[in-house]
Amino acid sequence: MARQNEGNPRTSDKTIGRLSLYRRLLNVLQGEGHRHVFSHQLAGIAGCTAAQVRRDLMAVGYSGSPIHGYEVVRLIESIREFLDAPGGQGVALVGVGNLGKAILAYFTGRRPNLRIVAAFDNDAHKVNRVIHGCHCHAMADLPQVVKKLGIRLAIITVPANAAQEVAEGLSRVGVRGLLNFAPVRLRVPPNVYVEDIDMTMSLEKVAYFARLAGAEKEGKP
Amino acid sequence: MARQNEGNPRTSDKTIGRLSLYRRLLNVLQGEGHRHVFSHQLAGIAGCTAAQVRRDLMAVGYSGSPIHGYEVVRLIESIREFLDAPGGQGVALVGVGNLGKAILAYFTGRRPNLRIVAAFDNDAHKVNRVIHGCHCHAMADLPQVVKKLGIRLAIITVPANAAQEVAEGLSRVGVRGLLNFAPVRLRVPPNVYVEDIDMTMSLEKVAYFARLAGAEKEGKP
DNA sequence: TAGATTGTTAATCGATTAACAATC
DNA sequence: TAGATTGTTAATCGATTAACAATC
Repeated sequence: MARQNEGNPRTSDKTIGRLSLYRRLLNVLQGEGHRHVFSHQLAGIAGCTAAQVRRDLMAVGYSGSPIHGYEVVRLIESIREFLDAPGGQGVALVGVGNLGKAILAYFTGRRPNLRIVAAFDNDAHKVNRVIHGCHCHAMADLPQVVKKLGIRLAIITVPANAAQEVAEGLSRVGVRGLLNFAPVRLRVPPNVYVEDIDMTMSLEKVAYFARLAGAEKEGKP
Repeated sequence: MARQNEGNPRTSDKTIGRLSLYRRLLNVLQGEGHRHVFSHQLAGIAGCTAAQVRRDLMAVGYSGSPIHGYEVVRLIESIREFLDAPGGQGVALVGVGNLGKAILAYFTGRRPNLRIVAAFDNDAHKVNRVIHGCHCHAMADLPQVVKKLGIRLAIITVPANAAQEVAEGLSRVGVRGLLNFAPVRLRVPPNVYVEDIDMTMSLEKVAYFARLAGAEKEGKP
């Protein structure tokens, strides 16, 4: 599915995801005026175990104290240093349909470090217009724009039958990470990381397990 | 994170997800006129191993043949019987913002068995209007509508600060499965299954691993 | 000091992969 | 029959959990 982290200290896919979650939770805590936080507090709001939080945080290289736990400000800063690229990374969005537009709106102003700096679509009605603060280019201009802006990340929100071609085009011009919403498995070079968000699969999982839970409740095996 | 399948035959979360994927791929194969398929063919397009496909398919209780592999039509039917609720399940969507509207459009006509039958929002401009073919109700009417339509599944696309309250309201009126797009961990009763789609976390993961891949390529440890 | 929490190692758990006899 | 593929069991792998000495 997704390419494994081949770096030496073996920081797993799941740990990276949780670090992103912890940071968001820490920002909320900071807003509420908390100076320090213990692993079990973070675990409580993140929905995992305290041991897991401690192990995850070891990866970022900032140690807590047995008395105060972790200093919120410094922990946020450490996670930032660990996760973020210095100077930020621009993101391209390909496919400005309903979903693409919603995602443009969603990410606008959310993480300044990961800003969608260019959108692409084939539809002449969208090309050269600004949508949720983002300029929409023609697909034909993708190579030039991506190269010019030094874009290395992209979000794919095109229909399923166009996704593979888009992924190949992006890989060719230097994009190294794809967030794919199209319901197909993308075949990309080994140096490109793909993360899939498959809404249909997720909803079907919910339907299955909700039904299972219902059946259990009514006393079935 | 998500509630474990506590049923006896131990059909894992991941297997259920892959079955959903296999079904979609099989539908494409069927459209292309394929009558039979081997585990390694399915594995090739699904991006996993043949052994994994065979093990997953054991769960649905339909056996293939060493000569022809699996019969596409019957396999689709077997997966359908295993995954789907007989008669279909209605889904509620709560929060008709940009993302909610995009999801309404996305699921319209996609899986007839999982149809969004009601949407809810607080905004008076949306209430009592039909959006992407779905009637939008006032939040205050949620309990009555959910009970009347017998809805057991819901998609949450409200802002983060409203999500917990919405989840509790849904749990109270009989909803047993939630697909949550709000970037918070929901606290729900143990008989409610929650699946999270966290777009910010996913994008941050892509950014991290893309950067890692780039660093490796340039010869760093 | 006593005590709760930390970093870190060992034990457990579950899922993936490999292997192989059974089968058509 | 010979051969590729199947269902199924055993081995491997990785992540989670439990345990515990070190620490402030």
